[in-house]
Amino acid sequence: MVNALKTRERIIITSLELFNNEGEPNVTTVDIANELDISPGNLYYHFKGKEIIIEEIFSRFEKSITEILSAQLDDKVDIEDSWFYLFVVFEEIFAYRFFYYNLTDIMQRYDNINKKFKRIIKLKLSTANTILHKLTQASMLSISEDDIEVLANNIVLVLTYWASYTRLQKQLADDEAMHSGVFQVMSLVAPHLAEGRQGFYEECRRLYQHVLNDRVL
Amino acid sequence: MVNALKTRERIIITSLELFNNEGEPNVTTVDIANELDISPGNLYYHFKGKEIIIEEIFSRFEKSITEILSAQLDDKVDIEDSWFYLFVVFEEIFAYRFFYYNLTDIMQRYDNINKKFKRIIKLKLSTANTILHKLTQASMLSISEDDIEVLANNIVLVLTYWASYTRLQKQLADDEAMHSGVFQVMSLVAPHLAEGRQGFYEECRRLYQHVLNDRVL
DNA sequence: GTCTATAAATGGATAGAC
DNA sequence: GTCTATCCATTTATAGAC
Repeated sequence: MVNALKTRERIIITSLELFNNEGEPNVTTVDIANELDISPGNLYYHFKGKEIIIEEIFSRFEKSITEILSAQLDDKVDIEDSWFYLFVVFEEIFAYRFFYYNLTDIMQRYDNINKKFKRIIKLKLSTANTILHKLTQASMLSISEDDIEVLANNIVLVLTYWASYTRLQKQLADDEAMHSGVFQVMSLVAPHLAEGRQGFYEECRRLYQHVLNDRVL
Repeated sequence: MVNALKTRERIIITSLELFNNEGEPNVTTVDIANELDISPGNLYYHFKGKEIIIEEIFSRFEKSITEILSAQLDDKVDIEDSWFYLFVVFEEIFAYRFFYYNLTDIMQRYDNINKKFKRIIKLKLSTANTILHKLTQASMLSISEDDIEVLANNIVLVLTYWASYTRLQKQLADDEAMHSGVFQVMSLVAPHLAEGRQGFYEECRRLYQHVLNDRVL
């Protein structure tokens, strides 16, 4: 499967897998080569080093997350859509979660990734702001201008650290972690639901319970 | 000042400072020795290695944060008290923030710290739960039993990652970061304030603005 | 493109003199 | 308690043959 691909591509895929599973600081170039059954020399023929691999992986993440966050959302966003949308964002984050597990360290070591990642955070914030504004204009939410800003920060914070937080507490399966993440974000928004809209949150809760029970454990 | 202390103590203090400023993974035993103007050999006389230093620092953190989180709070907790209390918690976390900057990695490398840190998270959760329950019983908050649990998780998440999050975005002075952290946590609770209590949140906002303006920039 | 072999660099750790 | 000198282990990186 993976062997059908070119070596360069196999290196990227296997590195991402190892980084996500073992943690980026614990994976050496030799580990990657071993996992692929190629020599370290061969690996260095394709990538000048671990940094270059990480930068390549990052630029893929940057591309896809930027697309998702920049997607023009329907003008008539509703909360059901937001749930689905959030899940897609979490999926993307979890696919590249090793960055999120070691954010401070990686940003400290790679200055260009640091700059780009800050842009992603800003984009997350502005997307959250936009959606909250639209929901407010559509009278789904009842929340002040100032509070939107603060709420958006809390949303981005949960998005950014939920993977680390769940891992820290108890080992959840990926899908469970992502669904609970969506639920957690929804719980931030729920108290601001407009009159007559609070029912949706209970709907979320049921949906979430449902997803959990359907899981194959 | 620091030179008046015994070497063992100076090693701990300097290490904590370096870890917080440079990031734990970027500080070697030699760096610590250099900063102290002692030889690596001398450092190894006092501590068998970097791990032992980190474990010693952690156990100090564990002791103080556990005391704070276990403090018997007044039965008549009000929201003003909570603000102050939160600030103290943030102060403690910021004093040992290098753990929080590299949580996943450090927990992965030090198994005993991992276990103890999980206990601290549990304690944070249970303290948050307790306070929220008390506030609800005192009719300050209007929130369901289920929602308290979810809210407690969001509070602990902000407590745990606020230091990393603010560092990621923009470089704030410590005190500013801590105050904004308290405000951010309060904003999680605010939407659940009971009728007639919402004024407090605006009070918070004013207080927070006030603190910011008083800062020496 | 890929391998083997080996070098260079770093960080962690110890022995023995003072 | 402290220093110097040295060693060992790990990881990164390169040279040159196939």
